[in-house]
Amino acid sequence: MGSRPDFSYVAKLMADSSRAAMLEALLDLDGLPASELAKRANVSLQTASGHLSKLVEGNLLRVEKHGRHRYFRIANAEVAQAIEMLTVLAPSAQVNSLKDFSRSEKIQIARTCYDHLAGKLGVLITEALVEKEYVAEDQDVFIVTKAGEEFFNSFKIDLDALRQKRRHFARKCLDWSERRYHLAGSLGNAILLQLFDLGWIERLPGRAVKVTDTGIKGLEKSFGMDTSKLG
Amino acid sequence: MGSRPDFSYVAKLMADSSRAAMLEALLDLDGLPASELAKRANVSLQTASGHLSKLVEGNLLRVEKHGRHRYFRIANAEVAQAIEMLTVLAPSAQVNSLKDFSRSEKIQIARTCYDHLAGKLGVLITEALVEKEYVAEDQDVFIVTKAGEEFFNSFKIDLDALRQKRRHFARKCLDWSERRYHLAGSLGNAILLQLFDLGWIERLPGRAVKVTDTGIKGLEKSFGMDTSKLG
DNA sequence: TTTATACTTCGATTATAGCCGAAGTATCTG
DNA sequence: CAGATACTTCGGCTATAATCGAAGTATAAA
Repeated sequence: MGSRPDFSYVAKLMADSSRAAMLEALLDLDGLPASELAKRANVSLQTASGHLSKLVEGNLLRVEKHGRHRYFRIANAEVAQAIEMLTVLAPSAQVNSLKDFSRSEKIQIARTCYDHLAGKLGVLITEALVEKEYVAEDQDVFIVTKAGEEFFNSFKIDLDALRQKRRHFARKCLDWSERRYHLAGSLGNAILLQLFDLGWIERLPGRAVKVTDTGIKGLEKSFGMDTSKLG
Repeated sequence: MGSRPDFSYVAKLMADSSRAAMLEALLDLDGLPASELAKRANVSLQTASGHLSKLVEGNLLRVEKHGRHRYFRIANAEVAQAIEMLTVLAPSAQVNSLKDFSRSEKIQIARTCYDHLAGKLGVLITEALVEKEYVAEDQDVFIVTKAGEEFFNSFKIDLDALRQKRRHFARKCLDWSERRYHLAGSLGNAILLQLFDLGWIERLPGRAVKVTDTGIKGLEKSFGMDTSKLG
């Protein structure tokens, strides 16, 4: 019949709100077990299990078995990108008040994405690191260069310790507000923690963060960032 | 509350097979009336009408009123690209007959995607432009080089006029059959139109196109393309 | 081996939404 | 104005699938 693959099959998989919640959780945090995904989608474990097998069968997720645990991940970067494309088309979350509006503005400038930086700030820092050739882009990950090793060392981030951790080291994470990549993984997390420690950023209510005055100076000096773009 | 737009809303719009058939028809032929779309989706006019209002409300389609006629179009290039992205993820369609096979062969060799070239031809032309350094790949877009400015000028494509248009100029669009990028945006559209004008390509039924004999010669001469790869 | 954990499968219920017939509105033709 | 065309709205039917309780399997710990 058709000469063209049926995109509505994939759309159906993404159309259910429980499955969407699970996919979204996995965009933020790679490798969650079914029980955790059930919680995040507000459904029972049985329901979640059914949804997850559909997503795996449709090649949107893949699953890694470790004994009795099964960790789910987004299958590949194309899946993340397709979700990102749909997010771009979706009407932006409703803004019901002035408070909502300023919050949505702030959250697009700087926020945390699970445990690393996202939004304009996350993307700008990532791009500054690429610009200075401290990290280089690969398919799904960033690679730390020789210059980068020195830089992170002087920035009091212990790369070897991070590499020991049983999680991704420097992953590319697609940003829904900027439509560009920011740095995730344990290195992304370490940068976030260090910026908090230095007092360069502070938490606002929710996931939004605020860059302090010392932060502005620091980011310009250490990362060579053009902080006026944060406006 | 929610800071992230809800992509499942858009996925739901694309998930229904009747709506998918309509969207697909509109990727082929821009500007069809409800009655025609009802036929192509094999549903009654009432049903089609309901689907179409949902698609318009969700900003996937826009509608132009001309008297008692209402012509529907894909709302913008992002919608087309999102559909292409989902198509990449979808399992390839089953081929049930010889006729299907030859059609699926043709459509993979050369077809239009929204308003520009896709398939093997689209990818080969794009890669030829990169090879000759007329355009350079960036993150999400292609950048026209100095040599490219001259080339397109001699090819009777007015880049400045294209840049005026309120749409993407030279976007990267992932190709579902080739799994590589082809050139989209207003420049991609201009190239398509110019190739039709020159008689280098001709429309086949549906979205497939055919390269003419003059086209073969022209593509080899102007783009330095190895047309034997077109199969 | 027993018990606990993590998850899957089955079955019944329920809600959503896709579908069309019938009746309505808007626009053009004569 | 009457009649035709193009489409929309309403109401009821129906099929799909999302949901969870209950019971089952697989692995790990004690």
